[in-house]
Amino acid sequence: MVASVPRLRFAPSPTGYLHVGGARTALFNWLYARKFGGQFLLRIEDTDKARSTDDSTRAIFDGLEWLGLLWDEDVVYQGANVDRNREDAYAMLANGTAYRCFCTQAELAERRAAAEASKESFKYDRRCDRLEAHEIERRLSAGEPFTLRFRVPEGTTSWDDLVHGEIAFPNKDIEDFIILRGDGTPIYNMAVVSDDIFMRITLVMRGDDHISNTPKQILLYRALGSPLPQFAHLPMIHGLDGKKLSKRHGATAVSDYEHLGILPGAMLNFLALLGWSPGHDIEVMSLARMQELFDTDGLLRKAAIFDPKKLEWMNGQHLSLAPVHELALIVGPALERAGLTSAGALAERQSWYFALLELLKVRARPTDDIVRQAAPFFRDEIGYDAE
RNA sequence: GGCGGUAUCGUCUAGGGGACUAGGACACGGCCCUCUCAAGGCUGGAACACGGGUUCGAAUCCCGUUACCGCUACCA
Repeated sequence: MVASVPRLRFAPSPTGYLHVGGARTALFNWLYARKFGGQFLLRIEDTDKARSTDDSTRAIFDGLEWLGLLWDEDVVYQGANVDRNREDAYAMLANGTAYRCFCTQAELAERRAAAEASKESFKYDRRCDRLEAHEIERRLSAGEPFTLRFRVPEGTTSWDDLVHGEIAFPNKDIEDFIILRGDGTPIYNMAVVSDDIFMRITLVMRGDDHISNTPKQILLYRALGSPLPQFAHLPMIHGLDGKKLSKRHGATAVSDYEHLGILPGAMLNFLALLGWSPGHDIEVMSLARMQELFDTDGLLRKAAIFDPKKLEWMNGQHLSLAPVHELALIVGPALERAGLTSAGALAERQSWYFALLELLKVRARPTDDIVRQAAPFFRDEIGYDAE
């Protein structure tokens, strides 16, 4: 189980943009892989066809590229693996760890509603696990649709989480969950485990909203006879009001910050500090420095609140530290977009331009401040002379 | 409701039994520097959720309470 080379993956669903929380998860996965000489992989979880879009997938690539968080192997599209996922599910049917369930969604919804009405928590009663063999044959030949359910064993399922330590769930609280839908497609937990096994993932690092999925997934690994990866559950990122970060908190996509004039290095640095601390009061760091300092011991358990003010300050720090020739690459195009100058003109007056950046970079927060403050310097035609 | 997770200044955090008069940073106030705006320096206010243990000693360990968050789908 101790793998020689760590393999981690970032597995977003392409249902929107690259969210800052996702970006931070990607960053920690990347940092761990790089620090310990492993691989950082990218898997697009597009099995929810109704919500997945190509634009979102593109946005994830763009966001990751902008941040400089590049992945090592070909992107894995979860949707392309449904056949293998299904085979794994059937392997469980074959080895007796799963069974066919003929209950319809309507029946299930009805029983769930009844349970709720009488204030009882609903859990599948395993009635289809008690079907006689001939009854199963009869329904099968009658063409009745069925799902595959995992038979949760007795006992308790626990693991040693890299950030939380020991976490245990009594199996009796886990119902026999569905692993394969009536249409033969895998349910999330099935697809994740099947794919993580296939991708030989050794450390699953993800948001702590997946903590309660973990015991189910561990049970699946065991049923499939595969070694377990390690798990690390990162805290969530909340908005200023303490609620889960969402659109009403304003900018939540990394592209929003790119357009707001935030440097990728500053974004990464700021995000890293939400849920991780290198200790020793160290705050301003380059990606390379974070890689040196990264350690799962520094990972925090508490959800953090995203404070845009500190992000701006962080950007100011990175701006001051950035060499002008690097800044020129970012500011130049922005200056052109603002209609202030052209690439040719800047090249002609390069030393003047660099001196100007040197002057302005220390007094800017968002990178756009530089453009705004530089504007007067490009209006020399009207005879203004600062002398 | 059930299960799980979390709890240090407003925010990000340091701290992991005595070094805590609880440190740093953001934000906020004051002062200095300064032609402006920044940056920088100095400085002020600001926190261990509550209650019980354990211990000579608890922010640190244990239990309970409370609050917040997550999961509880043929979503991911």
